[in-house]
Amino acid sequence: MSKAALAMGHGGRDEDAAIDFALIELFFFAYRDFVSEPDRALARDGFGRAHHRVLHFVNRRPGLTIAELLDILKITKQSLNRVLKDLIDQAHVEQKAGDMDRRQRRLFLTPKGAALAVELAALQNRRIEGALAGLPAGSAHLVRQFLTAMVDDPERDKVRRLVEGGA
Amino acid sequence: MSKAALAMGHGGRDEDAAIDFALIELFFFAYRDFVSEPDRALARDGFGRAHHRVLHFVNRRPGLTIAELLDILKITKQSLNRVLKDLIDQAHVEQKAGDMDRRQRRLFLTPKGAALAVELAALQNRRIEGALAGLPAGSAHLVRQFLTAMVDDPERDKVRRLVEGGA
DNA sequence: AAATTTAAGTCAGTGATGTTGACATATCTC
DNA sequence: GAGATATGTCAACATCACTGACTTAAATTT
Repeated sequence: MSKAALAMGHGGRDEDAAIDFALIELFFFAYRDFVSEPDRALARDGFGRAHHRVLHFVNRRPGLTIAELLDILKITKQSLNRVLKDLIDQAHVEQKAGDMDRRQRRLFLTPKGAALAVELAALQNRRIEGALAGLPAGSAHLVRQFLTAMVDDPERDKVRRLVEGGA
Repeated sequence: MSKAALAMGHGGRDEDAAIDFALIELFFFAYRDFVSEPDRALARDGFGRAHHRVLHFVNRRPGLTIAELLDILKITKQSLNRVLKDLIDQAHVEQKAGDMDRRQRRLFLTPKGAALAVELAALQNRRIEGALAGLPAGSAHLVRQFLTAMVDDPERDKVRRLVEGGA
């Protein structure tokens, strides 16, 4: 048990009494609603949240290999293969053997897959735009900085590169 | 398919070409890491993310009823009961019949449950504090505004009340 | 007092997403 | 040719969510 937990449990005054519950909860609610809208659109095609992530990152980095995708999503080969199979079967994603290394399966979206990926991104973008609309100019930059800083230290640079170096 | 998707698919210039992919992705990565640390602490006791949510909101609103908790979490009675049973069996949560309405089961944390809830909140708070530390003063307020605005319109006021009207 | 509604608990079945560990195959590298 | 690497696949399992139907007990309405 942490020092903070002990202190609180005994009712002592403690620095950690100043926990920002509001931000913790808002992050939870905001994320819940951020993914719920795409979820409904995906359900239309029998897809789920996992399919969304694959569509999104293949859209952003066409020609991605399986290994790269696994590293981004931080899931296992098994989990990925299940959803990837669905997407390939329904002609949203295509595989091509790599030029240099023919063991690699490079992933691309078909026009159908790209249309879906963009539709979902547009939904999420609209929500973000709407949220930023009521805030001072330059807020987007600050929110980007905040979210970047929320990422685990060892991962942060990788994420920054991925996010900045768009397709 | 949306107008945006069609436009993008055909390569035409379009307002939605300016989708903020960075913010979409950062929100995903930030949330992933925001919950991963508590997840590891919970696994120690054989609990999962669902247990965390119950602990958190019972901690914040002691005496909460089942119906209120269901409304906050937006899950079904079945899903809640499973994790609630675990928490009660392991003496993290207690139930008391309501004073006014004895059908209600009002939920409270035991000292053990409170210690865990505070430990988890402290982990998340530390991450948030760390992220805000590098940003201009007043950033916390702006981030709170942003996250609030990200919540679904019909739910936003309810969330605001919950978040502001702490225990 | 009887009928209805409400709060909660429970049963059975299902689906999506994640995990582990082991093993197969093709291809590249040394 | 040997070994490493990229991917695919099999079996088994855990968590967390869902639906629909039903029960119990207490409150409310008529």
